[in-house]
Amino acid sequence: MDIFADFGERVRSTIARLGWTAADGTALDLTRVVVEPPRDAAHGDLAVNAAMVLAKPMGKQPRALAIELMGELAADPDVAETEVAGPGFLNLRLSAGYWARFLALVLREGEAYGRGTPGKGAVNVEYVSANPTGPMHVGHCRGAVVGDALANILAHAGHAVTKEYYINDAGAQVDVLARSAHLRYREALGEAIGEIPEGLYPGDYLKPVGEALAKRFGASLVGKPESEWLEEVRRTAIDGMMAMIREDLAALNVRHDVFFSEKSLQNAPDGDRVAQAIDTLTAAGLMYRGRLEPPKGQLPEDWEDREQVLFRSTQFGDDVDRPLMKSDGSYTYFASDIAYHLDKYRRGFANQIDIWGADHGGYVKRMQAAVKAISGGKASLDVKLCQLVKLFRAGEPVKMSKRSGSFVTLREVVDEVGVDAVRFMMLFRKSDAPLDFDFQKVTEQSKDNPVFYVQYAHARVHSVFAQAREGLPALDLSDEGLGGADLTRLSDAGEIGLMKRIAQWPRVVEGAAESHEPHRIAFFLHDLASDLHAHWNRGKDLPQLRFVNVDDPLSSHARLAMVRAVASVLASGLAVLGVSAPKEMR
RNA sequence: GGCCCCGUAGCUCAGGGGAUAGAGCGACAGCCUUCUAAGCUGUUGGUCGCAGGUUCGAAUCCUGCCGGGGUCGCCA
Repeated sequence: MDIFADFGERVRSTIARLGWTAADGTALDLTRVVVEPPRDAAHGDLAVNAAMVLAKPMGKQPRALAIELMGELAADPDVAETEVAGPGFLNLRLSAGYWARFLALVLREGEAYGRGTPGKGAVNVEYVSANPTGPMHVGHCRGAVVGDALANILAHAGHAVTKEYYINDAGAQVDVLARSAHLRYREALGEAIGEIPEGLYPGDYLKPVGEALAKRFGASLVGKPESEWLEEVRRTAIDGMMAMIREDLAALNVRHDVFFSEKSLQNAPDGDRVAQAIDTLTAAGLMYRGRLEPPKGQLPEDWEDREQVLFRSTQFGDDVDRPLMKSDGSYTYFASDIAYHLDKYRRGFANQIDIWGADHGGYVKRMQAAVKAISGGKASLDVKLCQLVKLFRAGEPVKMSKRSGSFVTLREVVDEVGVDAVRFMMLFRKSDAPLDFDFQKVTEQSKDNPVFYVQYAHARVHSVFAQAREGLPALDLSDEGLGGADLTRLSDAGEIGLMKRIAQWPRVVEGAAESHEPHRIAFFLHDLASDLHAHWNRGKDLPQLRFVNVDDPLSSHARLAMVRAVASVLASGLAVLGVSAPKEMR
């Protein structure tokens, strides 16, 4: 049930009935005709822009068209008031009967209210993809939550979504990991290893890996050349790190459908997938031998000017063509990534989304170029860049240093403030804007803390129902019973306001899904909670507006129905964000 | 220097073709001596960085500047 879509249809069929055509007699393009909530509540419940959009193609005055349209729509029994305003808006106010039917429908749909129709196509969302070289730190947090919530939103909107994690287990970093683990292995055997040398990972989290290696191999890997143990140790270390990362993700309430190994690309059953991807590009005439200009700005120390094989990414909007092979003959990371995205495309994902940290921004164009190139223009990639999170404690910045190993892990944050606070706060800002996160603020029980404010709104509804059961035991508070209340009694501006907010839920979901902007859900929930709290507070001075009035069971019944719908939308929204909807606050 | 993101009220930020640009915090002024659980109501406050352009209409789209951040072959 989407009242804006409903009236959008009514407007379009009215235009057809009126026989409106373009000035030259051809059919009108109605794609820009929309029915929206007006910015100002004084303008009514729905705003129709048809007259303004169609005035030019029809060669008529917008206000005259609006008046003509108004004449028809005023006859609609669901429309209570009409007016033409401003440059040619047609404003509609809906009848009490329409609102009553709407609310009953929302109650009947329950958690399904706001879901898009299924069958919108497959989308692959790749996020986190942290290197398997250590525990997740707080910097990974935002991308993890944004990606997870976005995937949920897309699923809610009707897409078939796959959540994916790309394991970077093929580069030089995992060799460093293996050497670090080998050192811990010797340590586990009783050797004094002293300080961890520069260039290796110093963290204690590798000790269990060392112990596991000691248990499995005894002393058999000691004193052997690296070539004899590297692969085995590397595999064990990566498995250990990924197990740790999965636990971290689980603590954040993040679960991926697919963990895709970079290494598996080169060792695929059907051969080297990276080579195949490059062959695909070569066959398309997109590879050539050439030279690159040295990069502007700081010149790399070991820059060598050489002729190499380049991918013509500029043909797809990139700034310069890109090498896919290093000078030692191995593939660049980009080459693997192309093969990976090609794999995603072959698995049926023409619609791909990657969530990256903002420091990878320079990589976006080439990856999008590659996706276009390997799919013959049939696939597209959207990259959401997440800006930094700055940590504070009671207003004071939290110092972090990677060198000293004093960086804050994801687990520490979740353990201290809880998943709900972490997830909601990470989503309570546009992802491309920096975000301040204050450990103290996000656990405060006050209206200044958005997490609390929204969850409390949900809990408050349950508190209202507890009181209703006590004060008005005769009322049927089941969903059917509430749907059968006399909902036309809802006429106060605050009540209508709440229903109008509820009515926006489907379009908010759709908008967030289409724009790939999960924060819209969080802000909507905050607005809805705010409406509820505000209306509640009005009952303080005006007892006749209270949700539960023992003197007025009929109005109470209707209000309880409305409040149930509010809670239902809050619960749906929070569920999509992966945040719990508590029945009471403690 | 190239590219990307950002610039909206004193502060933190929404709004991203539509009407008189919003919210929270702050500030100011009341209420709150009790009910519906962690306050409430009101007031204040903006040249939407600047200048052009597109449009019936621009905070929103385009171009160019200014300012802040990020990034710039073989790190992933």
